[in-house]
Amino acid sequence: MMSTAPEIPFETTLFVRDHCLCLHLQRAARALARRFDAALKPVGLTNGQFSLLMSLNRPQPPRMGEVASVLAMDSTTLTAAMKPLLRRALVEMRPDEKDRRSRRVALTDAGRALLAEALPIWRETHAEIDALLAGVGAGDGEPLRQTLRAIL
Amino acid sequence: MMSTAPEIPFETTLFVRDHCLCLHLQRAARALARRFDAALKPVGLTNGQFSLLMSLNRPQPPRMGEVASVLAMDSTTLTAAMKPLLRRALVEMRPDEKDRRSRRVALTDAGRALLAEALPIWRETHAEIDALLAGVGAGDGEPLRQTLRAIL
DNA sequence: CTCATATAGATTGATATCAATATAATGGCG
DNA sequence: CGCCATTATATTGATATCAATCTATATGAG
Repeated sequence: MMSTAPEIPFETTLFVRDHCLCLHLQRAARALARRFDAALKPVGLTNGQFSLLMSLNRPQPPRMGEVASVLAMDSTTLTAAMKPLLRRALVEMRPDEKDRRSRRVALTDAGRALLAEALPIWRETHAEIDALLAGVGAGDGEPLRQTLRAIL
Repeated sequence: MMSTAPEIPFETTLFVRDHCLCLHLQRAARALARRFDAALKPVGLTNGQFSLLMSLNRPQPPRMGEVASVLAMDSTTLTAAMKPLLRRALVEMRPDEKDRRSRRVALTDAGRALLAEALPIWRETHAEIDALLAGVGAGDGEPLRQTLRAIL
């Protein structure tokens, strides 16, 4: 008689669902991203693009690798993420003077202008989220503040 | 004289970088996903596929919409995410008896077997993460436990 | 019963994500 | 000087993600 399959008890599934930090984090990240994406839509940016542009607003234009590190993203992801912004001329890249392997990424005037437009939206949205999460206060230790208050 | 561009002070950039919950969450989610993906690689699953398969391990096969809701993902994302699993015959879909708009998704024997293989990996990896984050203990309130201990 | 509306999923198009791999420039060592 | 190991980025291929839109089914008003 063929074994029907190695059974994982339903209780285990519930345990994983309730305790997997990775799952909680992914869920929370998706939900929060949707929220910021919707808020930033009027200026035509996603949450990731906003973070990316903001990370470029510094005295000395950073190199690709530095940006990837700050955002904790794969450098190949960054290369891809940069393309739409280059196309829209919100950023520009030029080889580093000293080390021509590196490329320095800088905001254009248009990029700075758009970022300035987006900033108040970020402030508002962030304040809303804070308010939503403030509620019970208490410790934050639990599964990502109850997975961002049951998915915002 | 042309305004060169609306300037956002560098301090504002630093403030956003240090306080944006969305950014912290995205960074942490990316880092943790990479970690679980690497650990699960031997069984050929990503963290998302593992969570998805696990969410299907229940007495009554859930409908697509229910799964999407549990995972806090867009239902169209779920449709796409299901494709590789269908192709590998780890899951199967069939229309709901009562409501033929709905589709119920079930693990196949192969899916259950693979999930059983993956479970110990999940346990190990999760224990490692817990250990990494346990350190200072303290409150969790700060930016996602210091963005998952400075990105794991 | 019939049509209008609502609901469940699927498709399309754009971007995001990473591993594996490729290209290019540095820098040290002989 | 000339190689080679290293470093910085780009390319490719697969999956993930969502908004907008479409199809099929269900449900309620008349």
